[in-house]
Amino acid sequence: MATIKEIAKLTGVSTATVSNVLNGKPGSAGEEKIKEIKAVARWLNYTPNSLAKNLKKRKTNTIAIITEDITVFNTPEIVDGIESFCEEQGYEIILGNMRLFKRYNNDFTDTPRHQELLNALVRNLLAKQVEGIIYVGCHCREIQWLPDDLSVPIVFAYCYPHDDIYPSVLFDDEKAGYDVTKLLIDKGHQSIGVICGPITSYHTHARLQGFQQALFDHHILYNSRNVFYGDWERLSGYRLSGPLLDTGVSAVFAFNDVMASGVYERCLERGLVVGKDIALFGFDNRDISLGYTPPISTVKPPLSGIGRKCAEIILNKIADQSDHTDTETFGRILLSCVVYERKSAGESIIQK
Amino acid sequence: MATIKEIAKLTGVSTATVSNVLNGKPGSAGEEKIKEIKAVARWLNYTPNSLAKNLKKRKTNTIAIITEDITVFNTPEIVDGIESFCEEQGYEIILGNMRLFKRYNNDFTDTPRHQELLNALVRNLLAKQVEGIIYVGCHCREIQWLPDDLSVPIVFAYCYPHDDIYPSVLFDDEKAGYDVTKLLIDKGHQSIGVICGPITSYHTHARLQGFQQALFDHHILYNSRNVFYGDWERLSGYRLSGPLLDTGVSAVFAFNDVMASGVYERCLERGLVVGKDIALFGFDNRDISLGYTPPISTVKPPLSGIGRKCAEIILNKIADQSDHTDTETFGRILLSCVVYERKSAGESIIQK
DNA sequence: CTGAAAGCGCTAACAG
DNA sequence: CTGTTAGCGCTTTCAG
Repeated sequence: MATIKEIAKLTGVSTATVSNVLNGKPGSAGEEKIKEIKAVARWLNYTPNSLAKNLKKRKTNTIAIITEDITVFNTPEIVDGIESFCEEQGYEIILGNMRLFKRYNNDFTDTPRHQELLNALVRNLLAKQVEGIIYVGCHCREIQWLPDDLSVPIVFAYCYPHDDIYPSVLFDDEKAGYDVTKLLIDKGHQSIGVICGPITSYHTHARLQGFQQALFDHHILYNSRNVFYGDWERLSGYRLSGPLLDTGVSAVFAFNDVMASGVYERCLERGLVVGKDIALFGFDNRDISLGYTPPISTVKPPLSGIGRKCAEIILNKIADQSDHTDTETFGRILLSCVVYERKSAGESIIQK
Repeated sequence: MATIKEIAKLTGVSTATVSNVLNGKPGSAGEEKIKEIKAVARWLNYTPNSLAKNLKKRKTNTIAIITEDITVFNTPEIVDGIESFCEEQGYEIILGNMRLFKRYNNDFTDTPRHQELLNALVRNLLAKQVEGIIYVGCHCREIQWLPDDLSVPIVFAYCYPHDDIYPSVLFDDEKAGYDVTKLLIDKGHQSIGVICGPITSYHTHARLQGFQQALFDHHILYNSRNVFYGDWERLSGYRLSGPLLDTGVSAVFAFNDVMASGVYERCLERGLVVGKDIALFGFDNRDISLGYTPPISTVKPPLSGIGRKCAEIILNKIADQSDHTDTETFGRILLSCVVYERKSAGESIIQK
């Protein structure tokens, strides 16, 4: 690896001059010399050493992303959002993937091992002199872990810290629940069944809240008998839709697309035409929602937007640190989802 | 940020001693002193600066992953494989995502802009003193780009370089094509329809090759009228399966799950029971393959394995560089896929 | 306009 | 066992 020193020797100037020229500082050398230095640099295939550069400048222009598991479906999109924003701002990112899913087989109830893993990762990242950290969760939930001590700003994506002591960016589950429900009500549905996720899930709770609000606002009684709790898997959607359809609901809102596919299956089996005899909504905008005719209506979470927002917050905090103008961003920021109404939502049934 | 120097001052020893103690070098100081130094380090919340450390050691123990686009479905799994191997070997990774899909909307025919992007990324990574690079493609194809000049080893995952001048790890499309076909033949199918991807695709070519081989080995004529070329999308599977089913095939092999879902749709429409009246195979093991009853048989590519293998190769090359024992690994390495036979493949039809 | 000198935080000889 | 010394490759005053 060629260094600045060699270039200096070859061109008969000092390392300082080479550095200045290569960094485009105006008036660092005569026009001739500048050309020569650049030529030699290219000739030696000079690559600056950013370790040395950053060490000297005491600034890395880098933030860290910690992902709980990059293989979980929504994570890459969030990472992508962070990257796109950072790129625009001239910041680099370094990614630390905990691989929780792979490692613990989806059991990450903030175990001691998990904590140790995380602490080690944070130490490592801090050692690399990152200026901020974005923690990307697999699904929205409270993160128990609190860093041993954190010398840089942190923000949480798709999850939130205990007591909201650090800022977090989530999508607005409640609003999405409300919007879907309102849409169905506006189409004339008075009796809407729900297949939630597990009762302990933040998503379940928030979406159901939105559902209930919408009913209330339209003076429709909330019938908890029409609300079932699944486990996000297809089979649970299938199973639970049996009793649910028996109740005579005219629409079903499943809290994810995978369970919605199970509902679809059940409808097929019963000879119910989705989008005609029954309206169906899912959530997440996954591939499978397009796997049927008619396709399943769904809700697209603003994953990329969450990433961008997190990046924005963290970069602001970093900038503030130098300015001493601490913009106290904290608490949860909720971003709106987009409702994808597809054929499965059916026509309005009011005229019927 | 506390430094080694401060600790040295506070404990009245030299920085060298602090460094030695903190790195656990045996016999660096008296027992008392060791305790004291460690205590002070903790007290100051000392975090080593890896920039300085790596600069000094002239070794980073880090390799780079360049992904064409982390949001493309198979990429995260490959990255995960690389990470798991590197972790075991005490290597760190740094990820550079080109975001080709997002940026160019899936048109990445190795344009000049793409090349410039890549060159910039490589320069950046090299500046960070990575010791090797793994390039992860979105889909198997020849990568035209050749690095301006590369001072570290490189290996390609899920794609291969022009003229195979660098090693690459792919999965064995041909074998997978063969295996699926043989499985269907063994069940008694003599007339098997195929819905390929685009004619220009490496995957299409290789899988079809396997298909043809299997027919040949079982003395079955290859009827190119039963082979249609889709575009990987669901609609093409649906459209093409019309004429394909008209030919009276008893089995359909679609080259991905998404097109297979289109075929499924068509079967439903025609009242053909998948897994009974017709056998169906997809490829990729995507969510959607489980979205039907019976579920679609498919092929799972060894994504994580590809990642691990790439990591192994690159780490070997890095080790070799210091030993001067260049294990000339090059050419393509093919890893086997796993065939997931599900109900859609049907029973054997021989007895019928 | 140019360069000498100092030093970012750390490690690796080598002496004592 | 401990400390001194000499940098890793780069940037940045500051004096010429």
